[in-house]
Amino acid sequence: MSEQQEQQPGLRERKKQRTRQALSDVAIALFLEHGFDKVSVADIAAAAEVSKPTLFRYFPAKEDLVLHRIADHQGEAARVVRGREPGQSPLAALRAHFHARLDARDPVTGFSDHPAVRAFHDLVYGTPSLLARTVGFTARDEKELADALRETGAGDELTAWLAAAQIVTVHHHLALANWRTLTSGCAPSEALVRAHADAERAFDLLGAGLGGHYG
Amino acid sequence: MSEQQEQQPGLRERKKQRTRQALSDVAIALFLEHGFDKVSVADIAAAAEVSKPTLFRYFPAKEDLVLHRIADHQGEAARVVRGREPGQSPLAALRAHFHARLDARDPVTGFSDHPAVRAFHDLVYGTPSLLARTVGFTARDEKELADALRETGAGDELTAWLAAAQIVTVHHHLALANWRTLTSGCAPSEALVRAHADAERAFDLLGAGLGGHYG
DNA sequence: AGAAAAAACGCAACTGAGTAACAAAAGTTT
DNA sequence: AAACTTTTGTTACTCAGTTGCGTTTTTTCT
Repeated sequence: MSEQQEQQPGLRERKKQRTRQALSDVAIALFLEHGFDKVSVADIAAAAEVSKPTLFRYFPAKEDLVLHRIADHQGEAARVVRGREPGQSPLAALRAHFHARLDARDPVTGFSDHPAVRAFHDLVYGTPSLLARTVGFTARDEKELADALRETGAGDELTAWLAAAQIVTVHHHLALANWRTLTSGCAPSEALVRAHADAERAFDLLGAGLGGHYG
Repeated sequence: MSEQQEQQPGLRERKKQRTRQALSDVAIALFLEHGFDKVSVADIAAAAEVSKPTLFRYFPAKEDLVLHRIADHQGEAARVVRGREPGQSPLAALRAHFHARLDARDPVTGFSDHPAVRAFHDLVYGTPSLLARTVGFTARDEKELADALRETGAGDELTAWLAAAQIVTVHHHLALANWRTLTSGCAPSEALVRAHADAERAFDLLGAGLGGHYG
């Protein structure tokens, strides 16, 4: 007689999602206000009204309260390569995708007009322990991209692996460059055209190699 | 009337060096025997016969007891580029240098016949917290190499920065590949020729770009 | 609906990394 | 040898992360 027939996620699951979200939101708000190192996990747990062990059941480390948002983008590069148009090269697909994300102001590009997102970037890039924790994520990203590239059959094992590493590195540095441009006080409109230009040159370099400049 | 006139380092400095060395040696020995996470800093301090605060006066973090050896190689890539023969390109210098280090069985190449060095690599590459701590080192390495490349005048700011990132990344993955080859049970003599071949292909790729395979 | 099983939670106590304060013991200088 | 500076040990602390256990809540089974 109850009307809860067509809802896949049960009550328990919904509560968990809400607790997780609340935990992350409360944590990031506190981090942005006082700094990552000045806020203890006990503070966060208290503010979110859960116990400390519960907090760690949701997030394995303090850093993950911030980084799970980035973690959600895991394997994006691999998906882009796998889902590219027939006849399009992997590199062309990645290039087009990055430009598109840039125009959409996607936080993963390091670019944003929104002060809140900028503050979030300041937090991540400005906190060494957060930066260090990203390694694990990029490593998995790299591995997935390497798998995707290997599936194209265009290169051997080592080549795919190295290519994946180079692509991920360039992505990361492009985002970093955009963040630096913005935090140095550059106007967003001007920063955006520069970001596109930088991306063009970066992908050109990736495709043509370092030989033209340093070889 | 004493004969200690031509020794720059005083007694105090010598003791400090010895303490530092003893601390690192004892720590690595314990880590190799029981694993990084199973040994506490208190154990290390006790074994080296110093107090815990003293240990942290020598090494800012537990990880640095292991990684200071790697840290000593800081800026090697930048030095190679700056010290290259006249007329030699940066990439050619780095390629030659890597092959040379490989033949010298330098630990930084990830290659070694010595079981002790191999065990050391197993420790570093097999412990996430150690791997995470290398980020800071590679970041500085990257920055120095970028400076060195910029000095060649062959590329703009962004290009130098991206090139440095790519080179450091490739170095790291080459070392990783060598380690994997060896730990998978490959005979050192065979692994060495493969290491040289891999390095050749990696630097070729670096010079010619990904365009040939994925562009 | 009601009982039993499973999952999630809170509490309290614990380990281990890293730090602060202060006093004791060096080494260095005159 | 006395005065000064640097390094060290002791004690006690903060904070991240874990463990054991009893309790509550949700789901599932009948």
